[in-house]
Amino acid sequence: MSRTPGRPRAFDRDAALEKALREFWRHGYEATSIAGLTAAMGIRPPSLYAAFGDKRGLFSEAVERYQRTHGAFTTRALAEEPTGRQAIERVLREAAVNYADPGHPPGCLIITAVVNHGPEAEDIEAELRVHRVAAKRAFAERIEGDVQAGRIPADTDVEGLATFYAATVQGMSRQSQDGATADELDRVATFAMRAYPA
Amino acid sequence: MSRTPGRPRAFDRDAALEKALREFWRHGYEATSIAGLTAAMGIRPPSLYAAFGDKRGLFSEAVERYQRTHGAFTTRALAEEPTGRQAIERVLREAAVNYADPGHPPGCLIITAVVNHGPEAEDIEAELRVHRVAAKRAFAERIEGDVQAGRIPADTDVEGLATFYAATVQGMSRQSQDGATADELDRVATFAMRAYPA
DNA sequence: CAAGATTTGTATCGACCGCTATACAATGAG
DNA sequence: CTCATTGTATAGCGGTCGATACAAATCTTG
Repeated sequence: MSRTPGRPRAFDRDAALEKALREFWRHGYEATSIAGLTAAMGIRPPSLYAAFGDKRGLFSEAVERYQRTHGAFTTRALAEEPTGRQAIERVLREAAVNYADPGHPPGCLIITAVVNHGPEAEDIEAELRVHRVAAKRAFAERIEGDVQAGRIPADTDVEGLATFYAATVQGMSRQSQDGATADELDRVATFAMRAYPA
Repeated sequence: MSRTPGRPRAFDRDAALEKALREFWRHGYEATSIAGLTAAMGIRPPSLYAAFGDKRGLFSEAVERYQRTHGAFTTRALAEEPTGRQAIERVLREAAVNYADPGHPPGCLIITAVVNHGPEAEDIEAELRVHRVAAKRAFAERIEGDVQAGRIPADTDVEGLATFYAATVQGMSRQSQDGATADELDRVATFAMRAYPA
């Protein structure tokens, strides 16, 4: 076993990626500058480009890391709960706590990081949209499961209900950016669950 | 009666403002450049600065115009409907049609135009937030009216319900940016109204 | 030790940003 | 007509953008 030749990297790549992730999370993709990134990461531009390629590549890695860490609660809740209703309620309750956590920027990176952008960032918007439509699709599949199991009426508007909860989560994200607390978001979740079919 | 001295303006100020409004609506404040604005407005930078001051002033005028035109349905619905439930339902139904109207950019300018921004645009974010909290406040007042009139339970969580509908509207705005149609947004509105207290 | 590979900091590149100085064109007042 | 006033067009200001050329520094290997 031998280490790679050449001068070793002087910074922690994962720690630097987490710093970059939070910059993108707080300011969004385009409004985050290389200068802001390097300042937050504690490195100089050549180190950033050597380790992550370019700004676009760094952002994609940040998204990947977000999905694996801060945003993983959604996938877990949808996979672990026994019913669609319980799965969606858990997503909403955990989103309430997570989005308003003062330990990191408010809201959800996937929802908020690429809202305002110029013409050259449309592929990045599309990259995040893939995750959003996948989440909505997962909602629909769990709701459909409740229909198939006879837990909710057979004539339930599954797609409409999934869109409603996708919109609820996105609205909670925006509310947290306007200063809503975890308690306020939890009460939003409570009202949203009243829409779930009996 | 005499006209103002000097060379008359060669473009329609209102028409140019509407063009600028749509640029800000589609790309957001920071991602909209002076070059993009002047191209859309059909004028050159000196004409823009002479007529509107600077980019910030032009944006504020665009917001004012938006509130008076595309976004006026919210104020109207909240003022004209007899009950809080009817007022909020009308806001949601009209938002569904408006946000997905292919005749202009999707969603709501007030909600979407300043999401991603650098440190120097925080006052503009605050300017829009004022409008958002005012709308949420108006929701709460109409709901409180239903409580006072005995139409809904006295122990209703008025603030929580107002936050829920504010989040719903904001979620509908984001959904429209992801391609949701007016029909899909109307079904979101239908589910959201199931949360309204009996 | 020397040679080769890789990272580092410095110092910048060309492009675009918001904005404007300046010259010229088009109007009303005299 | 002349002159003052205002709008328009060209061109370019200083600054920041994302991205890099370069050479010194630091590692493995022989």
